Amino acid sequence: MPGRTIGDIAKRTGTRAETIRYYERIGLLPAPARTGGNYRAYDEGHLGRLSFIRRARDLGFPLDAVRELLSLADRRDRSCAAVDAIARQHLAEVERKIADLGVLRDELAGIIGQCRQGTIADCRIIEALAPHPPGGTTRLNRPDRCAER
Amino acid sequence: MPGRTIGDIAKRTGTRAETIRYYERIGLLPAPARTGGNYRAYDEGHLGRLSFIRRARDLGFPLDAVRELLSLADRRDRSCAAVDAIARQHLAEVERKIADLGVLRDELAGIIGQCRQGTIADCRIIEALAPHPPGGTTRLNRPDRCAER
DNA sequence: TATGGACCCTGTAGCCACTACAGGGTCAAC
DNA sequence: GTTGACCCTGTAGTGGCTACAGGGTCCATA
Repeated sequence: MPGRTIGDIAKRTGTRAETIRYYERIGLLPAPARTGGNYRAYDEGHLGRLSFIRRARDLGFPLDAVRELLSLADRRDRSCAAVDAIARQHLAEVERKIADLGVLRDELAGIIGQCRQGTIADCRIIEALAPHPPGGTTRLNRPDRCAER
Repeated sequence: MPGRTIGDIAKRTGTRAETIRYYERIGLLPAPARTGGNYRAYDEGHLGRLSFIRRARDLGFPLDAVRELLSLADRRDRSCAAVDAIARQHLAEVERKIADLGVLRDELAGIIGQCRQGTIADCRIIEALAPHPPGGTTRLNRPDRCAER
């Protein structure tokens, strides 16, 4: 047989077959040859490229960045400054997210720590979310019928 | 005029009008009365509920959790154990994300630190992504035409 | 030779939480 | 009466897949 099946490279790279077809559809992975029965037949080049995509994704690079990294990887004589820039930008993004989530965690932990396990009426968590009622009892307006589908 | 416009409560809560209409569509915010010109006319209850949603979202609660929190907030005599559970679950999720991103950050930083700003051919970042070529030159298979729209 | 089951194919729709139009209507000020 | 800011509905798009539905292919076994 003249190549690997999609299930084979899926197993080898830890990627689902649907995802591989998706990568082909969006032009990230080149369309492979087909067998007589219309099965995709991948070669080593595909396997390498898919591994690359997979590792980049595991490192959290968005697909656009992966696309750029792939096209940069092909120009072996060029400077890798562009590669460095993409990676640094992603690192900065990851660090920003960590910082944001840290703030969130502290806020949440602070709110939860105040909960005395009483009734909802004096629950600190609800209180932290509800707009502090000036008159004492601001009713939250709830939907009478759910508009879902 | 018999109520606030959508633009008004949008401004007051820092939510976009489209988002408010979206919340109405999915049954999170009750449909308000309408004016003669078919404009939505919100009351204080709506404003309170939207503020609640907004704060919960700012704390990162997914909409399903917000929905539950809202329905719990209405039963003032019940125990707030369920509220506490939702909040703790969310906190755990946030902490998990922080941990995951921390691992990612360290990996990225390690890779980037090795970049010597030379050519792509010996770029450590590309090397970290590419499958270590056994024969020396494994070409990454790139798509000849991009299948995009 | 029949058949079962594991795999493969295409195409479409769904997930989350919005966001961005297109194509129109309303309202108040000038 | 006309401008411009707002409002309406409905649909489609975002990222990165994932999950079908409804079929076809391939190979081993009975």
